[in-house]
Amino acid sequence: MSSSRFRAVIAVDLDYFYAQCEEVRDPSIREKPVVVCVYSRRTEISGAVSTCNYVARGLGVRSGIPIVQAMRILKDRTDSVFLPVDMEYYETVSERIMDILRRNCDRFEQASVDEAFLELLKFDQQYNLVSARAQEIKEEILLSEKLTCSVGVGTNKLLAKMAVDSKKPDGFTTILPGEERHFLDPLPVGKLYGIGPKTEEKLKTINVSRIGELALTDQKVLTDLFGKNLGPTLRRLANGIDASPVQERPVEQFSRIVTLKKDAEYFDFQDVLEEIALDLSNKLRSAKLTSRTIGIIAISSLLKTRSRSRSSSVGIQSIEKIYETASELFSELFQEDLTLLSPLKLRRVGIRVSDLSQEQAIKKGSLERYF
DNA sequence: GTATGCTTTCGGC
DNA sequence: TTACGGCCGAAAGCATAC
Repeated sequence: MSSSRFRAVIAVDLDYFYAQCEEVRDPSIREKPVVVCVYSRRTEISGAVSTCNYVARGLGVRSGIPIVQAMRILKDRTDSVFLPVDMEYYETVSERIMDILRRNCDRFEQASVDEAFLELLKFDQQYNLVSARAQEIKEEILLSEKLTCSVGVGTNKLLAKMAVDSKKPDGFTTILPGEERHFLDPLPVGKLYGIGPKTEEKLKTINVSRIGELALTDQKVLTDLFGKNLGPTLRRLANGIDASPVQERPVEQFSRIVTLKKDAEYFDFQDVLEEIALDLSNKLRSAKLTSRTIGIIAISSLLKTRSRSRSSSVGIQSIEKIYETASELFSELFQEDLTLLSPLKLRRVGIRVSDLSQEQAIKKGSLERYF
């Protein structure tokens, strides 16, 4: 029942990562509400909460809420600690932990700054040994970095992820081979990785709200509703079937977005745009990548988000091309929206470069062959 | 109708 | 009572080709 014919995948999720990093840096704040913020520098306190520790969460603070709102919630906790994000520091800690994880498995995939998947290939005894290894990893991170994490063990990435999400912080959850359905069945379909609100709504029309119901739904019904690609995929996921490999994946996009000092119209933020373009160009250059799709992100005074993008057949890396494209896209956006309501003013502007590929080494010889 | 690829929006942290 | 970041990948929406 628990032999090595099953895959062994471990999902690791570092608990309330940024805030916990701050607790490690200054242990005296451990018992206090700790709120890590992105300050926009418009006013002293404008900005949003990036993340917070569980003391703050217990009082109602959440990721993404305005800093002012968090301050209101915590107004009676005079010991509250508000700190600006320090990505450089978190990334340093993250890299050391990722090194530990990489050493402890046969296949490795970093999913984000605070999440990773590990796969073990050479466990030839009991499945329990996988959990034992996961437990050791948890302990090594605690010992060397003084950080807690949550761990999920399963026979594939989907199950490991569902397991780790089921208990946080400092969680440890194993879904044994054969126990997949037992674990998944009672959960709402929306919890399944890959099912968003729209898909959930669609499933409601055929009276499916739990994963267990989806797992038993007739193939044809799902294919009729979702097409012959997505239909069968959903049924497989509900049955805990996922063959996706644990492997490093290349970065898909870079983006940079900034909050303007004052809401502005098109002509007023070209200098900011140039700066962002320079940043992204440098990022591409140092990663030896080019981008075939340049996009813009615009957030209006009323906090409505708009985006536009343009693809080209050739890879782009230069600041000039990035800036030029972005500027044109903003110009088009303003012309479109001006017909609706004017004047359109923006609070935040950004550029995104995606559809990345390895930059081509331009060699004389390879070019000459064409002439 | 379905697959595919591109664009836009959403949602988590 | 309002308040409001920056970044990523996933999901949804849409156009086109067969």
